[in-house]
Amino acid sequence: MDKKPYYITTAIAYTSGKPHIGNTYEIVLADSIARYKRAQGYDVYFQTGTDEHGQKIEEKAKLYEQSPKEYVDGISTTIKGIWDLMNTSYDRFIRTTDEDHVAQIQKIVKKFYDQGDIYKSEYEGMYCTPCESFWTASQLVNGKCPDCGREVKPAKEEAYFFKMSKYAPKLIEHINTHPEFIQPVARKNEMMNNFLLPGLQDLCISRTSFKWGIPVTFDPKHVVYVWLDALSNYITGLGYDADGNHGDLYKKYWPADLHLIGKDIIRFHTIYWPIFLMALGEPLPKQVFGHPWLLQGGEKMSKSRGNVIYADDLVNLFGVDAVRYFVLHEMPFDNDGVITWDLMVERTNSDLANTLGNLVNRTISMTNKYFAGVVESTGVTEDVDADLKSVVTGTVARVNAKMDDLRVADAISEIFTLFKRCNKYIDETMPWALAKDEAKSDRLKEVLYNLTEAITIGASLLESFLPETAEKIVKMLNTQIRELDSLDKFGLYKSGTVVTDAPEILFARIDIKDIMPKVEAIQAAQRAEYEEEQRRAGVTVEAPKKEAAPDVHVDMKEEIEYDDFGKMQFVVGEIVSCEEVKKSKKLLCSQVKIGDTTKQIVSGIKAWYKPEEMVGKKVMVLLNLKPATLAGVVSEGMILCASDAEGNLCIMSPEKDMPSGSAIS
RNA sequence: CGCGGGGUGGAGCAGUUCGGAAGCUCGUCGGGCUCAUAACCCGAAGGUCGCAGGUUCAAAUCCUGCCCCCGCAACCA
Repeated sequence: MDKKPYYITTAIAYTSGKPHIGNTYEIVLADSIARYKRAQGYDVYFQTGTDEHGQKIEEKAKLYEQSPKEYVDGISTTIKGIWDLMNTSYDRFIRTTDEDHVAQIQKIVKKFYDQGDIYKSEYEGMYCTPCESFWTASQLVNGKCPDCGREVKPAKEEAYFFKMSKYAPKLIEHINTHPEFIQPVARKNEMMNNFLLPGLQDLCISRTSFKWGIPVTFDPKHVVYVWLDALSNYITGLGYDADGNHGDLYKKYWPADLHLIGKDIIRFHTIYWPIFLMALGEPLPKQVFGHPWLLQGGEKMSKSRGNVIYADDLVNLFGVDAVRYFVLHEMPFDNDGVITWDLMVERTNSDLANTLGNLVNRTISMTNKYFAGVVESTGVTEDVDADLKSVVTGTVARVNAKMDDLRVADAISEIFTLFKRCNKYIDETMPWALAKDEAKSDRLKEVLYNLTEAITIGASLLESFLPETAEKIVKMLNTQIRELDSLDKFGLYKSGTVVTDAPEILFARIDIKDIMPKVEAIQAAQRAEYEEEQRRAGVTVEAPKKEAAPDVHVDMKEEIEYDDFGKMQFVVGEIVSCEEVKKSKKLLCSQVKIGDTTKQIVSGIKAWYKPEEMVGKKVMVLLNLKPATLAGVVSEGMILCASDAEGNLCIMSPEKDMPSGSAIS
């Protein structure tokens, strides 16, 4: 019988730095699904890899005085190392610098061009290098990138654009007729309402402002922009060929069954990627699952604070399977999950050490103590056995059901329900009491056999999630992992088998007090590394945050002439009246008396000032600013404010009372 | 009235599709047991299910209004 193919992918990781535990979650999740599908009898192909082009990488490489290729070789190796450390079973680790990938991207772009799907135009805007994003002037926050708050520079460049609108109706149709395409379903509405229904903008797919990318063959000063490059890995990795000479893997596995990605890039995977595929005339992936994020509790992860949690640090302290267990079990299906060192310790202790590890340990210990390690079925059953067996043999069906819906966390919970039932069974049967009565020896044997069998079944179910632990358990029980489709049968453990006489502690209990000094050492190392990087970048490193707010670093803008200053007309204004702009969240609209005239000025200060407290204030106004319309209301100037590092605003007022209309210079 | 998610015992969550005893994990307290990794098993306390109305024999669940939090998006002059 031919096995059914199943193709699963993760997003490829961007090689701008070492991935943290949140990024690592995705590969572990994909791995557990891939392993489970294999166990269910599918012929699985599992692909992951690294996304290695772009301006950010070009600049990062320069920082380390390396060529871009040398730099990405290093990071890609690090990432692959972490994936391997997490014991993930991918079939191919693709890199966007791989020759086969590069060749196909070039062919794909050419094909789009020949088909008339892309056209040359000009891209204009403010560019934020770290975010690799263009912003329109109105999107900037205090003249800086709205995402990261860093400096942006004006940029304008020739670029090729893809005619997204051409395929939009077909995509809308596809999404409507395939409700399973975007998961979780809540995301579907977001895509439809925000992007598809209002009308898709054409997507820029090439750049000339940097070199580190795949060159466009018919216009060599262009390189392919990162999204077209990155998304295509899903087909180039299988041997897709734009000329139609596809490799066997492509014929067998495409279309993909599941693209597993973070919720932040759903748009690219459910809009642009399907449209590219339509343009290529290829079938669309069956499902895109945008998983939630794993967040560091309370505050954002940032290197400068030294609180980023990395997979390898976790593995060093807790072991691979404890980390796999945490990320898989702690993540809800569609809400963000939280990770802290405390939670990590708690989960390890309560589930892995107490429930599972201790169960295995006490079962093997008793077998050794009472029967020199021999596990024997005697057929002496009692009523209590029935419930144990029914829970144990019913688990596989429940796990299957959860996995069909990609509810991995729930699937694992089902398995732990089995182990908890075993612990309860020990209390119900009280083996230590049976041991005191020679006449009950056969009953005791049966009880220990039932436990051993139940644990074997549980370990077999665990194999996809905690492969190392599952293997350790069956090895100690001197048996093997069992096939998934036999796990509804109780009693396959070979009677008379001898278990190990030296049970290993699977998961040691951990005291948070022992962990914290190590965590602090890790954090200190992280801060040092961050400072080193900043030093290389030529940025003055701020002192670490103390109780008092640190001085903010002030970047001086380009020097200006006195005449430039003279162009701006600052005056004192008096707020005559003020009201909220109804259709907005942040805007107040003020009537400002300036000498003998009154101007209407809109300001984004609703969060800090109430309309009534504005009235009567004397403020500093930039008078001769070109009027603009905000939220449908005309604004004829600007009320000046100071803003702190958090973006809190404070109106600038004259220190002594001055009449409205007074000039400020 | 931009789009969407959320508000359930101390913490973290399920339950809301299609009304019908308020459930899970952790923590706390009490008890049991001693095979085991201070573990395991049992029990208890603790919730006006964001607020206010409405429909109904019955509402966490359906309807109406409102208040908070969080994403995205923007309008931060």
